[in-house]
Parts: sequence; structure tokens; C-alpha cells
Amino acid sequence: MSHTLGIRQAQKQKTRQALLDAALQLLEEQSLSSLGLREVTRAVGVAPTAFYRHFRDMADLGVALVEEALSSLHTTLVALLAATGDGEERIAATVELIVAYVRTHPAHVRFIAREQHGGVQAVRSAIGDQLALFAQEVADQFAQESESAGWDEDDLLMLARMYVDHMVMTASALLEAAPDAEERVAAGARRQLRLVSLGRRHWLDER
Amino acid sequence: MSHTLGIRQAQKQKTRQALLDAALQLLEEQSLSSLGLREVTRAVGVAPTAFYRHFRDMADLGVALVEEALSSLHTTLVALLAATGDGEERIAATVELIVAYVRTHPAHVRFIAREQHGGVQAVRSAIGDQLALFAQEVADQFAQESESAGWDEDDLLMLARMYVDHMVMTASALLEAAPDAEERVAAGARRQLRLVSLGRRHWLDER
DNA sequence: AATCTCGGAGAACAGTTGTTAACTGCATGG
DNA sequence: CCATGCAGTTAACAACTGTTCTCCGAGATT
Repeated sequence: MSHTLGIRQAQKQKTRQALLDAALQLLEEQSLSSLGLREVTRAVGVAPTAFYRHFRDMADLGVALVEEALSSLHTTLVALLAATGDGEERIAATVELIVAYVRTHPAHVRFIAREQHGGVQAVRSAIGDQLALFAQEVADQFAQESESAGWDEDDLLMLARMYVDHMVMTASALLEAAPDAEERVAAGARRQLRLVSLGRRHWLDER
Repeated sequence: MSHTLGIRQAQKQKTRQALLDAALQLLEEQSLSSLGLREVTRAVGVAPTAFYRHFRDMADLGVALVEEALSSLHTTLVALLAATGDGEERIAATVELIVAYVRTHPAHVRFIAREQHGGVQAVRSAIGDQLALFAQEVADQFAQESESAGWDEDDLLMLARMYVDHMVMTASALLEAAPDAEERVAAGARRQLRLVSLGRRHWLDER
């Protein structure tokens, strides 16, 4: 199935990736809506017009970055949830996953946090779609657990959204935190997840 | 104490406000880091150089916008919390406050949501400081309630941060929601607050 | 009434931007 | 082996940017 790319298409993907990498790096200190096409091509060392061979405009590149940043997380997250039950173990593993991802892909995390509410509509939508997908997957996993017996479908999705939103918030908080405050942020995130988990256990108490 | 401004200073504040208003409007479709000085002055109908009489640069104007957007909310929020106990009544009132604020000041809300993680460091810090102040005030209020007996100080602040962050998230969600989906978002926010409140009540159960 | 202060205007500056058109050279498919 | 396709280049374009310096005129001060 994986027909080896010709040397031509290989080169194309290489410069395409170089454009994405350069853009991501430049975006650490500004927003997508202020990032210039020439700025990116200059950083890569390629003519400005070469940009058009790969992306229609900056918004298009932004959408590609969303894909790059979030697509790999789906399998990892679902696997993590499937392997753990609702409890201290899952909380620790979730926060550890976030910490690890922020450490290995800080620029991607910053990009998502920044452009989630940023000034480029297409990118906002792309991120929103991805996060909604995450929430749906988390909700599906929750639905299979015994703690969710008797739960409304809407309530489950609401709970899942809280988890996903909380993960994004935690990731962004880790970014801004000084390196020595990292563990403090992680500890706070674990306590917040514990609170939510506690609320989940007593959700059906008063009915 | 309120010595009537001379007609000179009055004019100055008037154009200053016009600059803020114009910037806020232009920011509905872009980020602060891409907003140009000339763009703003053009919208006001004033020479580009007049900008410097009021702000050092765009970041400076951004910080002023943060002040304008959030300063008025402090008293309102604290009064609301003081007037209600932890329960359904407070939840409804809180969400209603958010809905009302988003309806009356949509551009301000969008600005805060966008620039909270935006590309201009000074503005990010200003928003972060304001939100931390909110959290502290909420925590102080919580500390006076009977439900908080036996609570750690750190845990209280953690709970308060959840409330504040949740308010920002809800406000931003309301903005992006279609007008007819507004009530659905509000209902979801109430359920999430209910979950947190439930977690709060059982926080000390297992000790 | 004369002087000072200062918000705003005007013009000019060197750089920058996105986009167009026509080109070059090389991997590719017949 | 040759003709085609196409990633990337070069040059030029009008439009735009932030910032400086000089000036004006009307409110404020004495």
C-alpha cells in the first residue's frame, strides 16, 4: 500500500514540512493572523512564491498545523482511558500524558491554545472540530464503564467536554509555568480531576 | 473630589476612548498582534501620529482594553457570590451573569478569550493577573462559607480557579454559539457547575 | 492680554507586505 | 530518449506599515 514516493514528491513534502516547521517556530511569539507569508519562506530559505505550491494562504497552513498537532493524540488518549478505570490511576496517567506531550511538543501546544480562540476563522473551526471529536471519543469510552450506569447521553458528553477542556487548560498552564513550577501545576490539575471524578460518582445521588 | 475636567483633557479622553472602541471593533476579526496602528487611527478619523499621544504602542492599548473589559466585573461577581449560598440558586445566577455580560459586551469578551493566550506578552500577563485576582476573590468568599470547613487553603484556591476558568470558557462558548443554541450552552454550563459543586460537597468524604 | 502647553496634522522615510507574470531546470511517464 | 509537468526562481507591482520631525492652533496659565 505504501508505494515509495518518487524523488520528486519526496522533495515537495520535505519543503512543505519545512514551511510548517518554520511557521510553528515563528508562531511562538505571535499569532497566526499576523504571520506573514514572506516571513515563513524567508525562514525556510525559499522564494516567497514557492509558498503557493503548498498552501493557498496562511489560514490553509494553519489548518494543516492543527492536523499535525492533534491527530496523533487520538489513539494515545483513547488507549489510556481504555486501560484505566475511573480513579487515582487514571488521573495520574492523564496528567502525565499531558506533561509529556507539552514537554515533547511545546510549540504545537502553544499553537493550539493560542489559535483555539484566535483571529482566523478556518483554524478556529478546525480546532473546534478536533476537540469535539476528542470529547465524543472520551464520552464513548465513559459510556462503557460501570460508573456511567443510568447516565443521560447528554450528561456523559458534558462530562467528557469537561475532561477535554481541562486537558487543554492544563497544557496551556504548563506552558506558561516556570520549569520549577511544573510539578505544582500538575498537582493542581490532578486535584481538579479528582474533584470532577468525585462529582461524577455522586451525580445520580439526588434523584 | 471629581474636579470637572477642562475642555482640553475632556477632548483627549474622548479620542482616547474612540481609539479603544475602534480597536475593539477591529479585533473581532483578527488578533491584537496583527492590528496596525494606522488601521486604528484610520477608523477613528485621526492622523496616525495622534496615536502616540495616548499609547506607546499596540501592546499598551491592549493592556488598557484588558482593564476596560474586566475591571467592572469584580464588584458584580463578588456581590453575586456573597448573596447566594452554594447551590442551584448560585449556579443559575452565575450563568445568568455570564450570559448577560456576553450579550452586552460581546467584543470585550471576545478580546479577553482571544488574547488570554494570544501573541502579545504584556496583554497575556495583564489578563492572567486579572483572572488570578478574580480567583483569589472567589476563594476568599468561599472561605467564609460553612461548606468550606476543614478545607485546605490551596484546595480552596484550586476550586476558585475552576470556577473562574469555567466562566471564561462558558463566555467564549456563548460567543461562538449560534443565537438559538445559546440556551443549550447555558444549560450545559449549569450542569458542569452542578458537577463541580457536587464534587465540592464530597471533597472531604474519604479521609 | 501675552505667553506657554500640548493634542493633533502633515509630509516624508525606509521597509515591508501579498500577488502577478514569465522563467528555468529536472524528475517523470510514454 | 524525448516531450511534458511541475517545484521553485526571479523581477516587478502597488499598497501598506511604524516612526521621525516639523508645524499649527486653540485651551490653559499667569
